[in-house]
Amino acid sequence: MPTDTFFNLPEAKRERIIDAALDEFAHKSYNQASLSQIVNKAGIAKGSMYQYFTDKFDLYLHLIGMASELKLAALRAGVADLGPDADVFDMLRVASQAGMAAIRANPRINLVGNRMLAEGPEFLARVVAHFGSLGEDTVGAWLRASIDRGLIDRRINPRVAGFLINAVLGAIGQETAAGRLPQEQAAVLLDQLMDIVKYGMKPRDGGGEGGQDPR
Amino acid sequence: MPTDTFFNLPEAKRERIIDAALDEFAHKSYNQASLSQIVNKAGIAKGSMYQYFTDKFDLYLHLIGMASELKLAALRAGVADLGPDADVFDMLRVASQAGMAAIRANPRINLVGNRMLAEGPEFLARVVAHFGSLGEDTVGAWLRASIDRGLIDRRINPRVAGFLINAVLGAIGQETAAGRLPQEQAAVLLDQLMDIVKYGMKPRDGGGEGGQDPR
Amino acid sequence: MPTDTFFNLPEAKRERIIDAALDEFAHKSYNQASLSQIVNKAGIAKGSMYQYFTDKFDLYLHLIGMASELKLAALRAGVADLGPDADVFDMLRVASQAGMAAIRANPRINLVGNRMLAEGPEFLARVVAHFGSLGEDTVGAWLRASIDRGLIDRRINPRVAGFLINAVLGAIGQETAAGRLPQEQAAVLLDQLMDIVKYGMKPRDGGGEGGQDPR
Amino acid sequence: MPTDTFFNLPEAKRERIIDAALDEFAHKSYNQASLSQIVNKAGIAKGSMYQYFTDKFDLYLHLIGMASELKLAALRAGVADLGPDADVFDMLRVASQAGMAAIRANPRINLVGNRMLAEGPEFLARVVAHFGSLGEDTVGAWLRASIDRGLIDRRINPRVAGFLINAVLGAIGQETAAGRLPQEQAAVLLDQLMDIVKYGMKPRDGGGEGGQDPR
DNA sequence: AATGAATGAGAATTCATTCAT
DNA sequence: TATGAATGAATTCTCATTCAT
Repeated sequence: MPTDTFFNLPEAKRERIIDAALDEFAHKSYNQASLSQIVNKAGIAKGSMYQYFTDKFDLYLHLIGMASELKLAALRAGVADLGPDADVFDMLRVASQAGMAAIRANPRINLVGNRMLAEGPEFLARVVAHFGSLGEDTVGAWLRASIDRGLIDRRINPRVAGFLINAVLGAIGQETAAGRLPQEQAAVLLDQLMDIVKYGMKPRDGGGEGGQDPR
Repeated sequence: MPTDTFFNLPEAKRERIIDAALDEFAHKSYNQASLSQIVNKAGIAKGSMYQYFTDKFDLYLHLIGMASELKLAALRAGVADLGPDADVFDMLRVASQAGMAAIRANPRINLVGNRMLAEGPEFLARVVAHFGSLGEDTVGAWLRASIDRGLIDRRINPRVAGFLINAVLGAIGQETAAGRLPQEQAAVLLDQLMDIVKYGMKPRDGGGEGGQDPR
Repeated sequence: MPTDTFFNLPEAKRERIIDAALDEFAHKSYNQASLSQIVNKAGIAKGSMYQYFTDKFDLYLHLIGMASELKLAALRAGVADLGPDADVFDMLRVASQAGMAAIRANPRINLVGNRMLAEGPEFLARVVAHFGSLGEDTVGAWLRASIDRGLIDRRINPRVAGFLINAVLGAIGQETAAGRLPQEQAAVLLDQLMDIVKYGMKPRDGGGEGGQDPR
Repeated sequence: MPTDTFFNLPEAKRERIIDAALDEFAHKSYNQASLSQIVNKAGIAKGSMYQYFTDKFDLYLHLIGMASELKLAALRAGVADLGPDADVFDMLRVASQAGMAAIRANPRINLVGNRMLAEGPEFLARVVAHFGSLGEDTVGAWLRASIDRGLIDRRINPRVAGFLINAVLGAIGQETAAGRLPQEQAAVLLDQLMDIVKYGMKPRDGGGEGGQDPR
């Protein structure tokens, strides 16, 4: 958590610091990223960083927090626009579009977030310990609602469906972050993937008692 | 490529070394992993490591090579058992089961492989440069065959379908490797996921000329 | 090039560092010289060295630069005192005396410079790449002037003469630096050597068209 | 000193070892030269080297000994052919030509010897400690003889003259070894240099009481 | 006598963090 | 509050030498 000192900084300086940090963490892994580079880019003294953040990890958490706020805000904004009978896929489409718009608006902040997913379990555990389980099960809630309304086959386990959707979103995020998948293609790809997924989940003949929970 | 010296080592020692290396690379990223830790764990002298491998990367490549051999062997063995009219999903089920058996036999070797995918494009490029494009597009070939035989809707782009399947397999692999998903549950989960995917891809009414390629 | 940090250091400390480095590079070849030894001698932390110089080579270049500045300054000062009709030998005498005074003032700095000449062509090339061709052909220019004025036999190739003079100066420098030739004796020796060389080069009967160039 | 074991080796093997060692020490400084490289080139086991030589330095001394024997043999052979009234310059010319022939016959062995001169005083001291002062004052003896016979001005101090000649020979050796001066040009250059030196030393009018000794 | 695996001290370099000013 | 110099443990890698077989 940044110190008060940090928040009392003139905004221009604060932004310079965040900017430099984003630049570094967007291009390197957490361990590879260098505080020295950041303070150089930001044009502040090395020691000052430690007046604003308790350590490297604290700074990193702040960026991750910003990233998650940005995404959640975009998601909420997108979903708020939907009518009352939208299903989970409408929501996902809207949310994804909002998310991609957010990425376009601030690509580096997103890069940092995606890079985080690649840092290995111990590291992720450390991050999660500071945030609580980040995502909450928003998608899961949507799914359950759609199942209840008969838009998705009853036999499909919401957890399984959630896993599938997260797998797809995660894979797209990783490819995009790695630069192997440009934004525009990502949107097209996502639509096609979701079409398959949606079709695969729609109620089938003889719909029954719900899938067994694998957990 | 390990030296002859390494292969001439008594098997117990060789295993101790591989074991220690797997342990390290399974828990840390390539850069974070420490040769010093590995030799300590293995109980050998620092210099000895350099009699066996030319450098840290060489050791790493050896582990990656082991992982890919293991997986490919399992995959080939599984697929060899199938009849001639099996579709891509039969193949995937069989291959996944074989792959999971391999993982069960040596979970950490799999972790290392998965972790590699998260190392960032420059690093992956370095690895690929030493192996040639590893995976080949086995799944893609299977998919195209199944589309040709009318088992999958013509409008579905094989690349998109391949992406979906890889996303699912990758996500399961990551969860399993991270210890968040026990093997037995993984198998059940995979079956349910594949059921959705399969249903989502099956020929639909009015099947047309194939989806547009997003790449 | 040393960092600002280095130049901002209290002079005593800066001198301690230079002193330790000179001591090391004066007694060992570049590759054999050890940064660890230097920081121990200087009583600073290993990491500090890297706040002052980017690497071992950077430190070395700084010492070499000091040596060349010292020598050039002495040379210019000496030559400036000469009258307009001084010949190359007057110049050499004066320059040598000045150079020796400089050596006397800081013998080790000279040792490092001389040792450099023995480091092998690849290494020298690296050094030259950072300095540009250091010496320029001052002596050669003087020689040509003296030949034009008829003070030296026309048949003598200036390159050959320059080689001879450099050989003599170099040998004296090496012996002095190695401690086998005390300063006072070096001055006497140089005078006697130059007397022979001068006599050997003076115009001879039947002076002709200049010696053939061996290069 | 090589062990008996070494001298009992089949000649072919012994030569392979010497050859590999020359190759290495001719291309790298003593410290840079790698025993591993040598044993690889020679095709023998690392441990075997220590059956033949007590350590790296012992091997090195053996090569240096070979070099000095070669040069001395060439020098003696050349001088033996001279008539009784040859002066020091005749001797030098003949000796140099013999020396250069020796170099041409075995360039690497000469390179090793020359490289030694660049190893720094402590190292040279170590070598000298094992050989006694190598060169003896052959040149000095010749010079004194020539002075006695009135071929060289009495006022010239033999030590000074010796220094001059050694400086010239040393400089040529270094340039040749460094590859900056091809053999053929070296011979021409030497002749021209010696011409100057010889002329500079020849008896002058009013020859007097002998130069003062600077040592 | 020959082998070649094992050793470990030592090399250069990096960097998050501390602390005196 | 801001600075930036100082730190030192950690990193990868090298290599002459030893020693069990």
